[in-house]
Amino acid sequence: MESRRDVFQAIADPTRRAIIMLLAVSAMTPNGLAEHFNSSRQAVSKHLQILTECEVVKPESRGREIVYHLNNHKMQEIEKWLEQFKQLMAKRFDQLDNVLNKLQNLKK
Amino acid sequence: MESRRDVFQAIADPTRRAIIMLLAVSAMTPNGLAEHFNSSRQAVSKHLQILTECEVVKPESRGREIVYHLNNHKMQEIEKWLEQFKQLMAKRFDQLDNVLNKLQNLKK
DNA sequence: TCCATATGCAACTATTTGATTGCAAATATA
DNA sequence: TATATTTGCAATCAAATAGTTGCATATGGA
Repeated sequence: MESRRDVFQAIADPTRRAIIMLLAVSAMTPNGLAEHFNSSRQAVSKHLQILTECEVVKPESRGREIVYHLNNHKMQEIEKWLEQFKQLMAKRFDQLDNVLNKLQNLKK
Repeated sequence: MESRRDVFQAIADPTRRAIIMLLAVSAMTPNGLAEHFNSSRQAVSKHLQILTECEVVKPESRGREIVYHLNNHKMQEIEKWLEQFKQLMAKRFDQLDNVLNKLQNLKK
């Protein structure tokens, strides 16, 4: 539980994805989050620790409570990667279009 | 190596992300892919197996070679999830805007 | 037919993961 | 001050992961 801490690892786990969605709606405490899950408070806390390590989430102390906020900026890394991927796909279809166009021209 | 086979698990590994990017450019054989990595052919083959299981990739037999194609449709599941997330975030900012507007109104 | 090539499958291993339980520290409240 | 609440941290465990090596299978070419 030490390595490869990045956003993609963060969203690999369904519980963490759920946590991210909940925090997207509003910042919450570990206890508040844990109420939404079947697993123990500590399990949720561990997920929060992982999410904190890869900076998807940021803890803010408020008295004895700790409110966890989502770091939208980090989430954008996924979007960025997806965008790169989509560009490659688009380029590929362009090439396919070229091939199809050439075939079309041969028909003429 | 049996469980939780979904797109998010697929893109959690950096080698698999690289494979996806390569296949986004053009369909390739396992050997062709393996040339781009330091790890063994079998390691790449295992990743392809995982990617096949979660339908991110589709094998097509061509004689003794097997050409792997990307399944763009499956990749869109990530986009879809990200879209849901962004909507929640947007809604949250709307609420924040509302609060700010109310404060603004109090000042008047 | 014989051999090289391309690939998948099985067995094994070290490391990581996700979860649990128990405990300690810090803060609020009576 | 004494007590309850909120949280993090450590130890432990079963399962999954990523990788390796070795072997079997199938196709194409000499």
